[in-house]
Amino acid sequence: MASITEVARLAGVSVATASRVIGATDYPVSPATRQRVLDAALALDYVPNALARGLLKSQLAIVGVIVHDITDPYFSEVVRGVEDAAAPGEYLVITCSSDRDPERENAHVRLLRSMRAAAVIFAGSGMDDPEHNAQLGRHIDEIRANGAAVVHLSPHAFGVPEVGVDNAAGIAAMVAALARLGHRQIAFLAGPPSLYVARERLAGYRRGLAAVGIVANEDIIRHSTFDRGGGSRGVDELLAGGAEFTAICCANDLLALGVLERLAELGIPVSERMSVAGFDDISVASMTAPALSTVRLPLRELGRRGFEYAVRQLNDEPVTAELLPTEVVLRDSTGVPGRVLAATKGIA
Amino acid sequence: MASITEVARLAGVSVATASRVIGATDYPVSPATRQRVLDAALALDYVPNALARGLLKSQLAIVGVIVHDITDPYFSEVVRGVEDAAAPGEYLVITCSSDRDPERENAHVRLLRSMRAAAVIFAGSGMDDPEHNAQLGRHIDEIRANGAAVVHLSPHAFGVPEVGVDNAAGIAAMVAALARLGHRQIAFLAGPPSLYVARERLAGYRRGLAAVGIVANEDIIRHSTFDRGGGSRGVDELLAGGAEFTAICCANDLLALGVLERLAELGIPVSERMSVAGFDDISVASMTAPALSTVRLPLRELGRRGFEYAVRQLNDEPVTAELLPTEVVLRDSTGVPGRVLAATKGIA
DNA sequence: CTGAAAGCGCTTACAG
DNA sequence: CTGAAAGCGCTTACAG
Repeated sequence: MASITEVARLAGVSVATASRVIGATDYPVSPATRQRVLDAALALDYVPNALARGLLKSQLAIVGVIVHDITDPYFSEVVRGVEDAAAPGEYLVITCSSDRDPERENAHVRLLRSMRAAAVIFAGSGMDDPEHNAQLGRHIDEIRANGAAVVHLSPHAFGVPEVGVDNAAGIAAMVAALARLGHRQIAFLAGPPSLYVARERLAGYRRGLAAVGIVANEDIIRHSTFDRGGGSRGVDELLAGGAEFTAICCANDLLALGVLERLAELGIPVSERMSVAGFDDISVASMTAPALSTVRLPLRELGRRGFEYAVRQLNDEPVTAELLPTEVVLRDSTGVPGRVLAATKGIA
Repeated sequence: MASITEVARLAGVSVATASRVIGATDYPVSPATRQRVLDAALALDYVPNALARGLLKSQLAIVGVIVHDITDPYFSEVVRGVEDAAAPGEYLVITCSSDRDPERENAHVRLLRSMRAAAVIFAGSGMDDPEHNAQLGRHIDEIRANGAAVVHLSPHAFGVPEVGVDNAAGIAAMVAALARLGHRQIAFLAGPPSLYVARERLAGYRRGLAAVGIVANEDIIRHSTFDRGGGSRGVDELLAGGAEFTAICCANDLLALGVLERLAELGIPVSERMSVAGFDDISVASMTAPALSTVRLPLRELGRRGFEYAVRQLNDEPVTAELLPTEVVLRDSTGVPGRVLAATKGIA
C-alpha cells in the first residue's frame, strides 16, 4: 500500500505539503501543487493510514457500541441508528455483544481503549453489580480523560442516560391504556431485578397503577429473564400463583413474545381471554399472531442521537441529556376484558 | 493514559524489556524483572496502544463484516457468529450496513483498508454490477497484498464463497419436500435478479422441479426485492397472473413473511389453501402464525467459520473452501394440497 | 506557499 | 538476559 511518502515523491513535493492537501485542512497550498498531489494520490490508489493518524491524535475514528446481543432486534436497531449517524463523518462502528457478562463487557471496553476509540456507547442497561461497576467506572474515566466520548442509552450505575427514553412514563402509559380498556387486574413481568432499566419499568408499572387508582397486587408481579423463555415461564408462574388477572403487561417485547407462545400452547385465546402487552416495539412485534400491542421506542433514533451526542462531546460543544418520546401502540393482543369474556362464554 | 515508557520507568527497565514482557512473547526475561514490569503495568492500569502496534505490523486486530443491513436477522446472526469466534483472539468486529449500495460498500471497505483491518468478511451476496465489482476487486487485491484476509460467505463476482452454503441444494430439497406433500404447481419468489445468491436459489428451484419431474411454469416465477414488501407484492402479482399454484416457495424468509401477511389480509388460509415456504430460518420464522416451514442455514456457524477461515489465512495455514449443510424444517405453513383443499370446500 | 524535523507509542534487529 | 536505536506513516509547530 502506498504511503504519503510515495505520494509526495511522485508529486515532487515534501510529505508536509502532501499531508496538507490529503488532510483537507484549510492550510494554504498553491492550486497547481495541490492538483499534482491529488493526481499522485489517485494514481497510487492512496488510502491514508488511519493508524498513523490515530497514533498522533490518540484517537481512531471508530465508535464502539456495547450491546447485550446483536441478534436481539432491540440492539440491532440501535446499532443501525449509530451506523447511519456515523457514516457521514466516516466513523466505523464496532459492535460488542456482552451477553450482560461483566467479563466480556470489560474485555471489550479494554480493547476499545487500546484502539483509542473516539467514542463508546453503552446501548443496554447497567447492572447492579458493585464490583463490575467499579471496574467499568475506571475504564470510563480513562476513556474520557483521553478525550473520547462515553454515552449511555439506558440507565446505568453512574446515573441517567445522556440520551434515553422515559421508561417509567412509557410503561405507565401502557398501564393507563389497559385500564382504559377496563382491566383492573394487570399482571407484570418485570425482567431481571438487577437491571436498572427493569427497575425503572417496574416503577412505571406501579406509578401507572397508582395513577388510575389500582392497588398493586404483589402476587401478580414476577421477575424473569429478559427473553422469550422468561415470558413463557412467567405465564406458568402466574397461573400457578392462583391470583386472578386479565392482562399481562411485559417489561419488554421478548417477554411478551414468550407469553404469546405459551398462551397459545395452553389454548388460552389472546385477547379474548387474556390481553398481552409488550414494550420496545421491535420489528417482530407487528408480525406475531395476534399482533402485539406495545410501547414504541424510537430505537434507531436513539442510536443516531447517541452518536450525535458523542460527536458534540468530542467537539467540546455544550451537551444536555435528552429524553426521546415513547408511544403506546395498540394492536390485536389487547382488548376489553368484560365484553370479550362474555363473547368467549357464548362460544363455549 | 500511561505509555510503555512510563511502565518501563516505573519498573526501572528499558522500554525494550517492558515491551517484551507486555507483548507476552517467549523472549527470555528474568522472572524478577518480569514481575516488576507486570506490577508497574498493573499500577498504572496500562493498556497497550493498539494503534502503535498496528502501525508497526500494518495490521489492526479488527475484522470488518460487510452486511446488507444489521437489522436483518440473517445478518445479525452471522455477525454474532463472527463476534463469538473473534472474541478469544481479542479481535473486535466492525459491522458495515451497506444497504446493497455500491457507494456505501466501497466507502466502508476503504475505511477498513485505512484502518488496516486484519480481515474483511463479505457476509452478503455479490451483485452483478461490473463497474462496482471492478472497484471492489481492486480493494480486495490491495487488502490481500497487505497481508490481510478476505472471506466471502455468499456467492460473489469473483467466484464461490470461501465458507458458504449450498443454496441450490437447499432450495431443491424444499421443492422435493413440497412435491412429497403432493404439490405440483409450486410458485417461486426469486428475489433480485442481480444478486448472485438469488440466482443460485432460482437455479435450485429449477433443479428441484426437474428432479421430481415437474416442468417449470415461468408464469409463476417472480423476481422481487429481498424483503417483506417483495413477498407481499409477489402474492399480488402471482394472483393477478391467473396461473394456478398450491404453494409459494420463497428465496428467503423475509419474502415468506411478507407472503404470510398478504395472504392473511386476503383471507387465504395457510396452509389449508396455500402452502408457504421460506429459506434461511431466521429466528422469527418459528414465531409467525402459522409457523414458517423453511430451510435452516447455520447462520451463526457461518460467521464463526468465516472468521476462523480468515485467521487461517492470516497464519498462512492451508485453507479449503467449505460448504455448510442446510436442513429442511417443516412447520405449519406447509401442508398437503389435495386433502386440505377438500376440507376447505367442506367448510365453505 | 513550501519543507526539514520532531515525535506519537510501540517492536525488533543489533550489540553487549 | 538487557538496552540503545531505528523506524512504522503520519501531522504540525517552526523556519524560511
